[in-house]
Amino acid sequence: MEFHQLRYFCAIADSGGFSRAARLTHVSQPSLSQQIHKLEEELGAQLFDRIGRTVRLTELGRAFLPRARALLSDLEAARSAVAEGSTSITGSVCVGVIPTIAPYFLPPLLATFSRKYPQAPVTVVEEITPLLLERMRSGAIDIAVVAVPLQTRGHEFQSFPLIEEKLYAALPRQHALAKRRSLTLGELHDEPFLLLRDGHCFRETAVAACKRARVQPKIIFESGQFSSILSMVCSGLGVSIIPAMALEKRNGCQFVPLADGRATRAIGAVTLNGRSLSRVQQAFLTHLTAKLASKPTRLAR
Amino acid sequence: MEFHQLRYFCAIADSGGFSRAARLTHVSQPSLSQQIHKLEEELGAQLFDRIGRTVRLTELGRAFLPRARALLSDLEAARSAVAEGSTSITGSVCVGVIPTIAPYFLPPLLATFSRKYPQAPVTVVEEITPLLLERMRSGAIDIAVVAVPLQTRGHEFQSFPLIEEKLYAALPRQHALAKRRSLTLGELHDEPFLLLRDGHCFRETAVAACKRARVQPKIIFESGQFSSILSMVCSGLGVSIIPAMALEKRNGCQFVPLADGRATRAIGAVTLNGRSLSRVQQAFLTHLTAKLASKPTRLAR
DNA sequence: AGAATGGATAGGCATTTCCTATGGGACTGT
DNA sequence: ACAGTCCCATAGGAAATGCCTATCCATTCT
Repeated sequence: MEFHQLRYFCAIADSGGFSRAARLTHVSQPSLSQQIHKLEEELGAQLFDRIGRTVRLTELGRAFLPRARALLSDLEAARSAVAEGSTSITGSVCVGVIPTIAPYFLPPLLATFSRKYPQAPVTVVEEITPLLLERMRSGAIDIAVVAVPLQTRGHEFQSFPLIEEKLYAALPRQHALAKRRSLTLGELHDEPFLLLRDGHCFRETAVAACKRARVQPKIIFESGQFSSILSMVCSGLGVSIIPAMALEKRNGCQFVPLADGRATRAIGAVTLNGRSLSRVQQAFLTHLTAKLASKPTRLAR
Repeated sequence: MEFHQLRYFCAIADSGGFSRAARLTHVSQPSLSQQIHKLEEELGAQLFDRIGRTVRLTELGRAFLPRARALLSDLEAARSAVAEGSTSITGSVCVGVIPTIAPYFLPPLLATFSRKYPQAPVTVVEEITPLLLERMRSGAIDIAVVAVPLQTRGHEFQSFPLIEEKLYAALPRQHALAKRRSLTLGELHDEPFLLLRDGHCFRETAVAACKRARVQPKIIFESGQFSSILSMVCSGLGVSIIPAMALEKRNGCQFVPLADGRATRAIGAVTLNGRSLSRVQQAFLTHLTAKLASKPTRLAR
């Protein structure tokens, strides 16, 4: 039994004749005859009585008609539900962020997005990069905002660059280098370092920058968040490396831009490659990239 | 969009893979790929995400799945409803009878039929033949029990012979011929006749019999039912012709078999040719013919 | 790294649907 | 009563479509 057979059946029942139905459905009359015969054969019963040159539904055909109609209209409903679902911007977005970005970067963007698409609830998951990637693979997270490039080989993920921000040395105010306009990591090579705990990718970023500067940092403290580290810098316990977006006015602390080449952190939005995004998710992604294209200088400088 | 595509879609969604679904549906994996591609193209949206070598429903696919399932199960429901409807002996029968048969012939048959098929309500319409035929054409009546053969040319109707009954002369008891074992119409040729009103086909039967006997009946009274006529015969107002089944014991009335050749009335069940009968209707028809095959002698003699 | 698994693609075969042309039965009008 | 018309069924051929096997490519497992 096929949909076109049901269509033909309904057309004939409605118009009261094969020829009339043929004109309506833009199909030749023999084709209708043929398909109805097939349908009747499959059902094992006649749907129409051919009496003289008129056609009338049998009792069985009369019983079958509403079901055929229902099937066809349900089909249309399903079709338009898909069309609706693929054009309308509703549904939810689940976005993942790493802790060293989350508090500084996302809140204003979330606010503007929610104002623009009030129907679209956004969930935020804050985790370190490998866990975010795992959740992306399982489909729990739609989009992740992380430091790029990712270490993963292959084309498993697709990333959209957002911003690239400078790194700063965080020094106690009374530190000898605190008044400089800029400095290099080499100049900090004997300082005690305060860094993020292992697992945070910004730790890798900082360590990699040190390695490029041939500096082996003496790490004397590890924490999970910048604010703890900054407090300790204020207390004169050591120095640290901080991305631009994490700078915050503190009395006992001075930030000096690092002059080393590539002493930057790049942030990008990442999606699982091959995964189709709903309209909302797509909208969120473009919201991220578009909003940042308008103010790249302020953040990336 | 076709049913097999929906089937494939559900199979893939259920089994979580094209190859697994291919094994289940006994279709090759490339065919599934192909058909799903077609479906996705028609819908203008992806139903599955192909990530690595795993397959997962998209948000849209997840929304589409219950609808696809519903369509398939509704299809099965429709199919089995038809199967049910064409095998079960339920539903109604509408049977037409002419007035000169109705009171004598149908009641016992209706009783036994209703006892045999309690689920099948039978409607009886009592009308003269042409009106019955008209209602058959319009589909209002399924089966008619009338005098056969019909005058209609062509094969518009199909008739099943039921019984052939003798005709009797109805005479007042004191009539000169009332004691005879049999007589011919010729012997009644000057008698005043009491006949059915025009339109009743038994009137035609009687008149035709007279004509064959070269008798021109003097009709002095017309009525719509035999009992009125018989009452008048009892009162000695004239004679009449009565079919065997209408004989009823009356004090002032004597019935004498007519010896004329073909002084009989044939009764048959008639259906519109080309019209398919439901199982109940078929059952009613066979009930009529079968019941009468068992006692033809008593009625036809 | 090599083998195995899973989906996409290509090309050919078989089925099926559709068409045009034609047949046959039944109604219509002269 | 007759030809003409209307309508559905049938026949045969052309086009489309679904399905298959073989193969490719990427990912995953050993």
